[in-house]
Amino acid sequence: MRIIFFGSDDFAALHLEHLLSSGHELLACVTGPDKPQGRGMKLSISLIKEIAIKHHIPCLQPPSLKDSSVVDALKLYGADIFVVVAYGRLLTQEILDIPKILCMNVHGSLLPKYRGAAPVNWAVLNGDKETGVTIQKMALALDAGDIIAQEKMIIGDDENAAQLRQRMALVGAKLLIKVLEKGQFATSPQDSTQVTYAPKLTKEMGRIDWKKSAQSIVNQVLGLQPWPGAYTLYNGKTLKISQAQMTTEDIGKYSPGQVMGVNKNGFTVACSDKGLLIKEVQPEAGKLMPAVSFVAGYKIAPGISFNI
RNA sequence: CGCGGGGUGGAGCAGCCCGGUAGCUCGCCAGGCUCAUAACCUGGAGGUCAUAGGUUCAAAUCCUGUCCCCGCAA
Repeated sequence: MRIIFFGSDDFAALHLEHLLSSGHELLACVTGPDKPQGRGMKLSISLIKEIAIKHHIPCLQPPSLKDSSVVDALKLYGADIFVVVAYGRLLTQEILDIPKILCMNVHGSLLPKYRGAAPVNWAVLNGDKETGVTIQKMALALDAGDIIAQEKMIIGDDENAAQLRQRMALVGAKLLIKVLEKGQFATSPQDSTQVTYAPKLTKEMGRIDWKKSAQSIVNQVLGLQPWPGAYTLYNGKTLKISQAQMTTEDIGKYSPGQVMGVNKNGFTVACSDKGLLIKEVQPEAGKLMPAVSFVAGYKIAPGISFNI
């Protein structure tokens, strides 16, 4: 197959690498423009661009897909298929019509569930036991395309969204190759009564409300990785919590947000129902550290309150 | 030149403003107490205070350059 690949992040990169080693003909890559970002506003180079350069594949970085010169450039390649993975912007109908066969997309959920930008995170946030990947034939509406293939995945009990996403990238890449090998793309429409959405995550979603149940806070910690991460406040500074585990301890005399105790594995904070064992944290200007280290240096003791 | 925090025994921190004996919590090692233990007690090892220069009788501490790490923002 003669393919043009659209993508931007690491999830997309893994798919691209699989495509490259599967013998298909990669005509070009399309990714977002380099832009200054990160600490110091340094210019960042897209992972996709790096791979493209390494393999001597042309790489387009159009600021806008509505630009007619972009459309013309894409037409010139005469591609059979456009593969779109985590590209981050919607394609126009004009572009969807370019490839001879179709535009396909790898999506991190079992569509029609979790249409949108952050399907993996939402599955974990909601405490789902299973999710999966879907390959769809792209339509103009967001993630509403007919389904070509799906594969279910079990979400591990302590698995965070970052880990799941990484596993899913591999599953998705393999499924993509399988679909391409097969060479025929029969589709079935999505069940419109089952549609749910997984909107973009925001920083505020990371703020922990200790009045919620321990279970929902665990889901928050797991689901919001690697970004934006769950956090609380300690002495007015943010404290990210990257690993937490429910306990069976009743909160007793403590109120939500208060430290109940300290042990070898970390420290326990009261939620609405039970104590939550915090195992790994990252203070505002510090590195990721075991909660025990945090306890040692910041003098954490029972009765201390978070979120203030 | 986007804003900001930081680099001090193995880990996490204090000390810096107001220069003058290296501190705290944890870990580690040895010994002890207890029926027992998450515990407790005693003793011990372990630090060129990121790095280069400057000021000074004296620098972790003040000044200057360099390297590295991180939070915010995007």
